[in-house]
Amino acid sequence: MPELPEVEVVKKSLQKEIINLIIKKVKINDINLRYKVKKQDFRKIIGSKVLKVNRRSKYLLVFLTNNKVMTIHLGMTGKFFVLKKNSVKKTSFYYDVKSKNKNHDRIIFYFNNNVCLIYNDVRKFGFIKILKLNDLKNNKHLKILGPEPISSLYSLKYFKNYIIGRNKNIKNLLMDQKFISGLGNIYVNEILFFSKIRPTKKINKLKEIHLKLIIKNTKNVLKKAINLGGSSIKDFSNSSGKKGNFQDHFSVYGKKGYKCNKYNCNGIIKKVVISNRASFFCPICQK
DNA sequence: TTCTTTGTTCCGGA
DNA sequence: GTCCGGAACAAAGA
Repeated sequence: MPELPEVEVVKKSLQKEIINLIIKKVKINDINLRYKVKKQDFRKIIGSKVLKVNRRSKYLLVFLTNNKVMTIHLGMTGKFFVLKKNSVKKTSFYYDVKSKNKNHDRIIFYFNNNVCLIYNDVRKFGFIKILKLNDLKNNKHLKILGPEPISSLYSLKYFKNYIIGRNKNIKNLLMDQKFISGLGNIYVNEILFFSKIRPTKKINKLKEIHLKLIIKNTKNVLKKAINLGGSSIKDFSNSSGKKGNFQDHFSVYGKKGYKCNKYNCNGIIKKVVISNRASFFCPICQK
């Protein structure tokens, strides 16, 4: 379930592994990803060099020479692996060890220097599109995105202004990519837990102090996750069967029936469904 | 066979 | 037209 922190970790890894490499060949094993993979577009990037890798929300942007940009969304189960020839080492950019199943290697990029990059996606909800640099700012996925949560644009002023005339519950607001972009179900559950606010709380019931808390905890939770994610990149062949680090640090997500581990409140974590999404909270300390 | 998982999109009601 | 939330959708594993 890659959300902003996971995508950030992947970005950093890709920066390290494929910058300045030249694409020699692309092998497409399956065109039926979230959107049909356009083979002819991939033919056009043969010979292009990787200039830089950026992240916007949960999207990866791989800037190439010849004014091309690869736009990637990992969906639910998208992952990258780097294989280096003359080496059995397989480096995972993402923590789910189940992804070693070769059957789900959808697209393989062959670079110079005997480096190859595998896009593996079990459930095929991710996508890779080749865009022209000039089309990037009008791209339908990117242009609707709200500000990055770890940026000064996500401020009290922005928050107060955005919620004028709206009254959805706070969980759905934080999940809304038009409000802020990059949060998914897991981190929204965590942020609201640390803010001591129930996911079902309507936003017009929130006071300024709550908004401040949500902003602060959004940034803190994401930064912590990025740091942990950074440390969870493991050499795949040496860590098979071992878990990554993210899930060991969840406070409420997936913790139904467990004791609330903060604030000595003795609450038992409850699960409810909000807009078809599992939502976890402590009924004692989240008001 | 049915249920679960997620981000995104679509649709109906207010 | 805008806002909101429920449902549908993609695919595969349990």
